[in-house]
Amino acid sequence: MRRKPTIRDVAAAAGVSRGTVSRVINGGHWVSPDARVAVEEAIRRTGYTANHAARSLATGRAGSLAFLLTEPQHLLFQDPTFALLLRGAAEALAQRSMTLVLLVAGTPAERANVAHFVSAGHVDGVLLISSHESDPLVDELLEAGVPTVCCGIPLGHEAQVPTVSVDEIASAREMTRYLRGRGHRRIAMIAGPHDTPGGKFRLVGFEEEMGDGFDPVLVEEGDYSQESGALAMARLLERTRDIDAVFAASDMMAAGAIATLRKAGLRVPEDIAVAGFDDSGLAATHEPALTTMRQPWERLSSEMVSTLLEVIAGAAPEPITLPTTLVVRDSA
Amino acid sequence: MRRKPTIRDVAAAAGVSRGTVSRVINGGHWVSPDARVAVEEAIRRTGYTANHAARSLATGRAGSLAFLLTEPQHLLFQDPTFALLLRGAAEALAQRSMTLVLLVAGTPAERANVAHFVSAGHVDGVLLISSHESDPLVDELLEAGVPTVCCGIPLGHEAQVPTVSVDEIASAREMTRYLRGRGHRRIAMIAGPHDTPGGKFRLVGFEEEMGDGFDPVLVEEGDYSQESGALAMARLLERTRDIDAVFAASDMMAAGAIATLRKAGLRVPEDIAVAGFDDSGLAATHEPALTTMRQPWERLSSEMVSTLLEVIAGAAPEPITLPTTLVVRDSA
DNA sequence: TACGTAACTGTGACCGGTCACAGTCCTGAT
DNA sequence: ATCAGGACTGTGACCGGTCACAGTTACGTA
Repeated sequence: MRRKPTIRDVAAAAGVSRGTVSRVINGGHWVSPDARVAVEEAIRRTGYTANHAARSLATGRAGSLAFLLTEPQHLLFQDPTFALLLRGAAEALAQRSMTLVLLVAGTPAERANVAHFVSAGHVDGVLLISSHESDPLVDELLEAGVPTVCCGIPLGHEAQVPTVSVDEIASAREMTRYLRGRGHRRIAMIAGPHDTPGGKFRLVGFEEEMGDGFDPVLVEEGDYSQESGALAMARLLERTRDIDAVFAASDMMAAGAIATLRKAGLRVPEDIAVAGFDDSGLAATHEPALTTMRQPWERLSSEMVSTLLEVIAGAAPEPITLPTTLVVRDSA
Repeated sequence: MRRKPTIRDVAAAAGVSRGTVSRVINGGHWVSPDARVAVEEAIRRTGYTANHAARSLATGRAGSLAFLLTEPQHLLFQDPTFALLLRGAAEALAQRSMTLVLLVAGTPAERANVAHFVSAGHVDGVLLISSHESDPLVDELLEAGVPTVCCGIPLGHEAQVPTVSVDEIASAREMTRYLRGRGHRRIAMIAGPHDTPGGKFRLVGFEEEMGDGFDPVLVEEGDYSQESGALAMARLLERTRDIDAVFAASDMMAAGAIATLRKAGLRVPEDIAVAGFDDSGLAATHEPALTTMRQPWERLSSEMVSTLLEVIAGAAPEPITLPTTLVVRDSA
């Protein structure tokens, strides 16, 4: 197998200079039509493909973005729908001839490596998939001047970093309103961790919408996992049986809650209605199928990518808030 | 923010030449102890980080591997445990200072892009996550001379490409043996698609182990999804009620089968035992918890990475077969 | 003392692009 | 006829590494 053709080979084949070939490749401005077709033809004949590394070196741009997961046991590895975010980002980038580099910063050692790697400019920017407030990685990235976009508002860093998120408060209000509209009054909430935006703001929305009907006794916290939902539900039941609906901040917690209710001899939705959040993969297939708030995963990822590209281009984009949609199924 | 330090800056700071710095970075052979510490000290002082692109250009190596998904609705996006494969690969690479590039080749347009991208040498090799026999991408990659390792034996390409897979036949036999050991005789199988290794070989193992007890009437095929499992189970029940156990080729199909059985008024495992395959995330939390074969996801990914690196280094490694382990829970 | 050799070091060329700049050509206005 | 200026093209330098090779040094041996 002989050497891959370079821009010089193409130039020679087309009878023009390297500069002209480069211009054709990069948009073709200030190139005569003749030269352009000659170059395009030569590219075809030679089977030329631009060398990423060389271009990177010359332009100082990497041509890739990092998809950075910052937690050891991340949602991605529990909730399949979340992987859509990853997939969507990869596709959005592929359309722009860029690539997605997956980085995992679970252990402290990994975090150091990742910080080093990212700061070294091996990627043009970072799609930060983090949720916990305490995350010092956000600071590091900001300090190092690495273009960063967060998925979900990073508590403690509001307004410092561009974000793409769903309207947590409005979403929670909508679900709460729906439950109340169905006649439920003693509605419990299984919230997410209070140091995550989903944990904090969904509870805020719930509380706002409940108004006078809000009862702090009916609030428990989980970590989004199925097991934590089951345990939270158990704690609620232990405290009181005067509950007619449960709003869980994730579908998995809703599933866990339902399992606990079943064991307690309660029927869903007849005795107690249960609603989730995310519209993750299990929502539709769960028995009973879950009523939930759908997160616009595809749009989230594409907006993250375009926002990050804006940041890289030097802009300071406004935070983007996307709407969710209520999906009514059987559980509530 | 001033320019990032280069190898020249380090050389100047250490009072040596670029060549010596380069040698220190790349293992430090043939470098005097004095020079080595001087360079290491200079690297620390200047905060030097090697430029990926420049190195890539000079060495001709990309320093990254592709994680290539070749199906539109891939398992990854349905089964969270599968994401462990991705994560494991990313971590195994990070340890070697390489990166993982995620490529999705769902649509035909994407496939063309990906083939182009990969053949262009933007990555050093490909971890191919494909399953269907018909996949022409395997041929393309092989033809283009791109180092490739498959996860699971690609039917129709056996022995042409290095693979890392679980011992499908032995796994299926073990599960079948277990079910028979529990006294079941009329065991049905919900197999995977016959053009996937998991679909084909798990059925082979099942048939082998059943021996004379094998009844083709008790075999149905699904596509690994929960819904397909439910439908397959419905077809089986329509055909005969003389079934005392079901072996599904995936946990999700097992879950679907259980839902169908429930609707038919049958109890699991009292009336019919149901076993799955994968030990995916839902297996442990499902109600009832699934008896299943655990796939060694972490090892699969790390073996894939090391095998691929061997291929890149010029070796022709033997196919690697990993064992699975029987996990007994409540469903069978 | 001379010399071969192993250990170490420095240098220039090169990887394959991009970019700034200079140069050429052509058109239309003065 | 001259010239300004726009359209296009070619060239050399540069991005930041690696590598082959030539050069230097120190040491053991004849």
